[in-house]
Amino acid sequence: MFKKVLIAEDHETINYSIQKTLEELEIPHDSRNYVYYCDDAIKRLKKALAEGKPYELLITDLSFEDDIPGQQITTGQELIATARAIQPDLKILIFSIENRASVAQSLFKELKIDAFVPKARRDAQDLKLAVETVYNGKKHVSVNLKKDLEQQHHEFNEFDIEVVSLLSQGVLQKDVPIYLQQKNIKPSGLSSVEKRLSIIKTKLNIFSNEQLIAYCKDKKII
Amino acid sequence: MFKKVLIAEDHETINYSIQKTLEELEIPHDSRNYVYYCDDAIKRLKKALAEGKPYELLITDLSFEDDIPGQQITTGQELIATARAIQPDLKILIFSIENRASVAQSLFKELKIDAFVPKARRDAQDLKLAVETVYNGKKHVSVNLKKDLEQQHHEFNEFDIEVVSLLSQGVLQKDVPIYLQQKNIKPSGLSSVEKRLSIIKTKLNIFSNEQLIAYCKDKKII
DNA sequence: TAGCTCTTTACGGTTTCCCGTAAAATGATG
DNA sequence: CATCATTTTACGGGAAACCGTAAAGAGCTA
Repeated sequence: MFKKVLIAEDHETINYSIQKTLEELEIPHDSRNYVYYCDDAIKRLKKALAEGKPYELLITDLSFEDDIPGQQITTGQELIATARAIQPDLKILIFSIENRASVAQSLFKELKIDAFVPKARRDAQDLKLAVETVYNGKKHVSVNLKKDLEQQHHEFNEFDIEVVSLLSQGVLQKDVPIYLQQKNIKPSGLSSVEKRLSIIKTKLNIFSNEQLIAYCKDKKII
Repeated sequence: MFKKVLIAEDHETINYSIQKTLEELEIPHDSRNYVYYCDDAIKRLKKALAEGKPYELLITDLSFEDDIPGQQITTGQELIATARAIQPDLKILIFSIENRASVAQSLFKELKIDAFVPKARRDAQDLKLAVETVYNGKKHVSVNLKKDLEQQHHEFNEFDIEVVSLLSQGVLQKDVPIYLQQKNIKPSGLSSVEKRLSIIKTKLNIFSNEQLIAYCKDKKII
């Protein structure tokens, strides 16, 4: 079993629970470290690597409260990306309230994570199994993930997100080009914005900008 | 200290954590009961009351997975309302991921809860203190709640929510009256819809329907 | 550079939204 | 029932969104 594990999770109670689960896996207490801030996690990873005793597994949440200003890293996604840059062979397990298969899938693809366990019923067993599976060199995709089987799908690119985001902030569609130019985003014509929105809505079977914003909020695209 | 406590929380790991916290409060193990479904909570409450040994405190989450169909009650809000109907003197503590003061406040007002503890950093201590405070007959409002201090505010009534909800579902503004009539909602004219939306947007300093939908999604109004 | 394709932008007509005004309906009061 | 106040609806003009078409531009190949 793993000899050195780092847990990044800002919720104290959940931290307790992970401890308890790891105890059951007989990972000794002094080989586990718990941090409440992403920045601390990175410090630990660097230090351990420098000392020649790198961590083997990182268990992390996705969202962290930013209750103390001035933190470099404030999300699990950034933490994972940074951790991977420092130590490419590190195994990474996400333990999060997020439970949609589509979201998990994109994390496997984009961040090359090794396991995704949603906080849910029976999540302790789930977590235990996940750690074991990852230890055996395999990926673990939890069975508790909700498969949102929308046949229609659209992959939002940077441009799409920018436009939708501007709309959600109250920028009128006709004024979007102005903001796009300010940000030096390549197609900035109003026609391009209109066409793109039209394509997205058609693909997703969406009838209005309002519904599109609701969709993007639900999917955490914005 | 409390002699009989019921915990309704579908996340196994968090259930563990609450156990640990209650242990520290020296609430004996055999006087605590843990359930994973709202319906089970109600059954327990009724049974205990019938046996003349009613629960004194209910600790519950707000959101529950509906992984098993056919449950009567699926949210913490419903659970609390039902519990209060059965046993008015029951103390109720919400332990939830929700951390906005405005949301907590409305729960105190509408459901007459006794304590609200958000899952956050130091939530174990927070929970402990909350239980003690409630035991002493007082209300506990966690310090960890985020005060969303928007000077502008608008109280969304049933009509507002219906309209915004329809828009978010892709109904064109001009067609909203049709749906309102179908639901026998009182003002159904297009002008009324327009006027109401205009008032809301002015109050909230919002410039477009898109931004309004984003706002409502963020505030969990829809 | 000519020729081709693909992307981006410009333009115009139709629909929808927005907002002010006024008429109609509703309701309370004496 | 008459009067007044409030709510709801109707209407109309200007702004914005929508959508198709076509022109302009960018990139590639020969």
